[in-house]
Amino acid sequence: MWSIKNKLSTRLMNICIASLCKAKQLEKAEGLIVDGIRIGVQPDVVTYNTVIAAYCRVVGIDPGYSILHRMKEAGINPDVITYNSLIAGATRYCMLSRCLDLFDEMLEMSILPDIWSYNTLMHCFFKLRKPDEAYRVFQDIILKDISLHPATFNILMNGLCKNGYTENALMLFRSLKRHGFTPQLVTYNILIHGLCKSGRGKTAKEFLNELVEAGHIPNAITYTTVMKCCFRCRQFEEGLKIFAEMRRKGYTYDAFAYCTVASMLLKTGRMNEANEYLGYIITNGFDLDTVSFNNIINLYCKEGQLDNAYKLLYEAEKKGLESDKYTHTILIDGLCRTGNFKEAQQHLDCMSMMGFDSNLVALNSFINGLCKAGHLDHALWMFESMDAKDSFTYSTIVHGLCKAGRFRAASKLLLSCVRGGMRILKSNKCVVISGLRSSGFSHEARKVQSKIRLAKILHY
DNA sequence: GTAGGGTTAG
Repeated sequence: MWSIKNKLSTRLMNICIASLCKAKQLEKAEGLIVDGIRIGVQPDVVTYNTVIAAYCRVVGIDPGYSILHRMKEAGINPDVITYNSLIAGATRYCMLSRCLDLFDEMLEMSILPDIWSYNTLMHCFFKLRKPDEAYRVFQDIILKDISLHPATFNILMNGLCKNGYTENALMLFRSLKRHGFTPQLVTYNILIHGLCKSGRGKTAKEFLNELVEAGHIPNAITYTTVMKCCFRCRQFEEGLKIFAEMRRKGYTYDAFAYCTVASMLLKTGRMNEANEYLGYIITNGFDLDTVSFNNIINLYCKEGQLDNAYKLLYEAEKKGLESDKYTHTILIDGLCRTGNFKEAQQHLDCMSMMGFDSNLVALNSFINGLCKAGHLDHALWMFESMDAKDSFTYSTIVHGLCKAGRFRAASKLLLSCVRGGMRILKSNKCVVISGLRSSGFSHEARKVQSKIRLAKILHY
């Protein structure tokens, strides 16, 4: 009688622990185990597995390990699920050697790895951009005749796409289908994403049709993937059509899609529409996070409404949201655009005091603002004093020099940019060459042209 | 335990 009661209590405790873990209240969950033991309710392997999985997911693998030790001390043997959770934790934090150690430990304890142990290990190799090793894990699964899970193919296809083997993923998909494999919606989404990223938007859209024909209903993930693809290919209206469809079908339940669209609109100078959508998420009670706020602050900065931008920052902080490096970079850019360099400099100094890394983007914004306001010498001084420069830095200063008619100086910097292996803007090159020509340096213009060509070949 | 998506500069 007592033993049945005890088992029931353990089961009840496990349910409570699972719900605490779901709510990320891990210390409370651990406390419940201690309390349970005190009143005679013994935790079992499920109890510990639940807590280990939650720690690995939420905090990290080390606390997961310490629960494993406590579990062993309590005389409860870990099983394949315990180890799978730890392997998943190690994969989450890209700790390959821990994954492999766990695999060995499992085998030493005569716990047989299952399909999820292999799936996760394969995923770990892919995440670390080791597709050959990942594929070897897949071959191992086949060799050991372990029955596959649909997710195995998804992980394999996703890994291939992310590692630049979209074509192979596509071939695999087709060959699997010929062998009677039924792709899931996830499978289609993976492939569509891979195709979009590798610039094959047209094939991606064919798959969108195919998945519908196969009886699947596209979800929010499918839509955002294709929408983003349209924006990347500068098919703005088509992307906006997809967004409208998402809204109609109720897939815009959070601020994500709105922010994706708004940032595209801001970048392309469509301020009114950006204003409309960002206004919509403010007034319609969407749960706004730091990134959403950053988008709105960026809108205000772009419109020169710095007061509103700061007011919003204050509001976000009052809500308990922390500003990040984007927030401050956006504000510095806004200050520079309005010619407020003194405050921008103060904000920049403040950023390093707040512990943000040196910020190349903010410095580029600064140089851009200085050039636009005609403070070219200040911009050049800043340019010279920078430790790291990228193609943005060069294109900004080259543009500034050309605007001031200093084409020879501009051509020198353009050349050092391309010699450093960085890409240059076509517009930059054209302005420098035509500027040199029109100011009587045709010979130099030709020389610069051939030097750029040579540098590009050398870096190819 | 497998898929997507938002924020900064030329």
